[in-house]
Amino acid sequence: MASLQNRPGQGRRRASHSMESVVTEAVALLDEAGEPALTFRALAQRLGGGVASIYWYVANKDELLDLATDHVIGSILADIERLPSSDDPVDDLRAMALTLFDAIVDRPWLGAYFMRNTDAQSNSLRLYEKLGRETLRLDLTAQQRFHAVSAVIGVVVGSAVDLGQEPPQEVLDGHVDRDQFLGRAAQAWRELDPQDFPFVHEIVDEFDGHDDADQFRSALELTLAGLRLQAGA
Amino acid sequence: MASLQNRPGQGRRRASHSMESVVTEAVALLDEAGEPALTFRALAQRLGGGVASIYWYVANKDELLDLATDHVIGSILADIERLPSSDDPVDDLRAMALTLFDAIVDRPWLGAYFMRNTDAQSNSLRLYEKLGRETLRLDLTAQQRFHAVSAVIGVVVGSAVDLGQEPPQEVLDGHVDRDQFLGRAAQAWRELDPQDFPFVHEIVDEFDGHDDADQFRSALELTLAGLRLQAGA
DNA sequence: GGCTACGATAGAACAACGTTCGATGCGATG
DNA sequence: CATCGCATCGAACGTTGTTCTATCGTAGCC
Repeated sequence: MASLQNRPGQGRRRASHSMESVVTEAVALLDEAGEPALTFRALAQRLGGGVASIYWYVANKDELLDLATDHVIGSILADIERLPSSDDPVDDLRAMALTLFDAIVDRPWLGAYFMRNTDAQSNSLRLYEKLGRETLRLDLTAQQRFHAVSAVIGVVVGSAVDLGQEPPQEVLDGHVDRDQFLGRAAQAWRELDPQDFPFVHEIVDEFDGHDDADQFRSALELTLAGLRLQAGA
Repeated sequence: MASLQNRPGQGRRRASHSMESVVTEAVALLDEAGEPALTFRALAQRLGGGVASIYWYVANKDELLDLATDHVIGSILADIERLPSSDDPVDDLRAMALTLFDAIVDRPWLGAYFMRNTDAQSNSLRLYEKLGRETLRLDLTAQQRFHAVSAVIGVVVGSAVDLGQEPPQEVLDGHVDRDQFLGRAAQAWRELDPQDFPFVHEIVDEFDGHDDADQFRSALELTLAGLRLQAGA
């Protein structure tokens, strides 16, 4: 598949890409400014070629996103396979989920496309298998194992979606940082009637300046605790 | 705010909308065919008016989506407030989460915009409060309560995102129904090497023809079990 | 009753996007 | 040297969100 490297002779007339370079640059664009930044025109400019050329490698933008997603999941999978294995499958499951979460923190756009299509995303399937294998070490029915992995992935995706929300323009512009933004929302909450919103008042200090990672870890811990209970350990 | 109703006299020259009608029709479009169906032109045609008129009511599409989301969350909130209250806060939390899930099954597009912006979505905040109030009846710290509600919402959103994925074209066209589609994916999984994918083989029969609601209920149950444990009950 | 101010409407235009078309370059093969 | 097919690209198309500008129609005033 398009193995020849660049050999522009002289006067850069035509560009010659490769599947690799297309996907890599696509990921780079996504990393820089999320999904809106990945346009065929921006990608073509980066590759030093024409817009239509990209369509020789991918059928459409959806496929491009699938390939980009699968590509980075490949490296996440490598991270996860590098993790030490313990004698407690739940501990291992937690470690994997945390690794996954960290990767999504670095690439918030991942959340939206994660696990969308295990056909086109073969690394997703491998990741799914890797997580699931831990449940084989637990005393569960097949259905419980299926649901357990779905639940863990659900927790990750649920947190990832939060992370993936494009922050408001002022934060992107750098005029306001995340803590200020959170603080401003918290302040609005504090001004609500405590009679009508007792819970919001109870937790507003926790919300103000909270850490997304803590939030994720807690949610994961609840699920894992439930899983441990289910496995009767 | 634009209270006058239509009174076209004769010869429908100009249309007169209202905030209500704009949001209602926007929701109708979303319900019919998801986010891609909600375009300003389609909405204008439905309202019998011009495209630019809509901008008198909303600043941009994001705001329109926020309003539409908040509108339907309002009716979900009403459903939830109609639920009977028991003496077990965890049971009540489960009932609320299930009601929420059912609503998202009916409106898969909701998943993507749910809880995106509690400023513009005041019903989201009320829903958040409603869920959180149950945790006030549990023996938890403020931080645990904050995390507990986030976790429950995370489970819902995690499942909702799955549901929200636009099914492939052939399913939308009605050429292939969901079970056939699932079955085909399952078949592909069955053809994988069992040595490389023991877990996938273990659960492929569960995956084939599985019910999303079951999957959600199981994930929720794990989180709630963990929560009960945490509350020491 | 005319006049005005303003709330509300709308058509046309713009820029950006995904996608398609047709033509063209270029290296390998005969 | 001619041919073939992989790979490339500029230009164009249709659709989208959004803005500009012009206009209508009614409530309120002199």
